[in-house]
Amino acid sequence: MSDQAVINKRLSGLDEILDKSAQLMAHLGYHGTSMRDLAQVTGRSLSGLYHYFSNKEELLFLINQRGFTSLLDMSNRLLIDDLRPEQRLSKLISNHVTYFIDHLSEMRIMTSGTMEMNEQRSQILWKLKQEYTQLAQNIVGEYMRSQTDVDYPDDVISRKTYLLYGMMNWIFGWYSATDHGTAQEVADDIFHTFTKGCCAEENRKKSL
Amino acid sequence: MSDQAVINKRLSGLDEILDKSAQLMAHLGYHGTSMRDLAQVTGRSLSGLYHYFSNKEELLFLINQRGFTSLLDMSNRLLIDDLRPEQRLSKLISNHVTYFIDHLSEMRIMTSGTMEMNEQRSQILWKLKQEYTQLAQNIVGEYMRSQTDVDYPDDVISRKTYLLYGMMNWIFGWYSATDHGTAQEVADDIFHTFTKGCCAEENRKKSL
DNA sequence: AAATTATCCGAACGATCGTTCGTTAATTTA
DNA sequence: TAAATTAACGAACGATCGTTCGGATAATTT
Repeated sequence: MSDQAVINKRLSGLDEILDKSAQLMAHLGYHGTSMRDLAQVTGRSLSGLYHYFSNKEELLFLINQRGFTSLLDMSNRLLIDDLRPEQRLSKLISNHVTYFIDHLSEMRIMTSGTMEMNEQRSQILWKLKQEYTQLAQNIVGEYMRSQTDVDYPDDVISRKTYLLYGMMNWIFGWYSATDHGTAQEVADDIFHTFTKGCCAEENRKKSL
Repeated sequence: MSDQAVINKRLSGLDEILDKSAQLMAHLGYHGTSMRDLAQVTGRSLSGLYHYFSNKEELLFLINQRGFTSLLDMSNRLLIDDLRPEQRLSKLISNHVTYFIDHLSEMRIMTSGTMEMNEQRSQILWKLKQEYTQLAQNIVGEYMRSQTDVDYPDDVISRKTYLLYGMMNWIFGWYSATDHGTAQEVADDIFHTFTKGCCAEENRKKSL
């Protein structure tokens, strides 16, 4: 077996653990979920878990790192395509909302905020978040400039971006697939509300 | 000392405990905060805390109940005044944002979502949340109707309201008094973004 | 077939958890 | 002032916590 295959095998086992752990931790919280709970839900023994990570804190770090990395990779691809600012913002929102709804548990953990962690690890996560935030602010800023020909100060753009991410990150507080439509429908709603206000979409339909 | 004074004294002691406990729990999480931590931060002994509540879960309940009740009382007063739908929405947002920023720790706990709790207690909290949500949806729905003369279905209004509360409830993820202005400035930004889109406020300034 | 490595486990460690108990100081009431 | 109630405490309980250790089994390589 090649080195890569060994790594894949290993990551496959780890990925399963990260998924199921995130699901339980999203419900009970990090401190509220014991290693024995995680052993049971992953179908392994308590001590067997420590083959995949050295302690509980590292497990939390791995869930966060995996999530932010893949979210960042997806969004970075938006910059490669030659899109108009409006389309780019629309795709950024679709990406985030779709990923969010497909990975509700992990996103719940990733957005649960300050957690005491190893200095080096928290810095790695901080940089990932920072990079993602900067990317989003650039796209929002370019959109606003394209709409108004105004050069907004950074703090205005920054705050607007936080409002946008508030709409998206609050999804875990209410979203249910059966009641609130597909991820794309939610993303469209957020895009229209953010760009034109809460009555925009309906006005458009009405004027057709 | 009168009965009321006794009750005040008692509530004063409890209120102090709820405040300091919320502050610590907002940082470390419910399960991450031990009763010994709470005893230290409130300047009391471990066993002395149990004079004010019967167990840790009840402490969490009391923090939530106190917060939602006072938030609901504030917002209910909006319905008494004779306001236009636009003003009423604006005041709802100001109320929520101001309360949120003045009580960041408690709001962090109140918005941290599903927590395993006594059936009766969780039902009391659920009803408070439900009442507050219904009040907000009514105000948002009336505003949208006043702007467009369209009768929106309930699920549309419901989703728009969730987006609005997403912008507001995400505040704890980024807000700092020194960097992001007063609560009123944030509230105005959210009101303009929600009603007219992200470029509304600046367009208005530009057109003066 | 032997050697090596990757997985996995039962049992136990010290530490910390939420809670209870009996008792004492402080304050209010009668 | 005496009685009654409120407020607070130290010490200890059993339970559960994260983690470790030595050894077993399974998988892969030599």
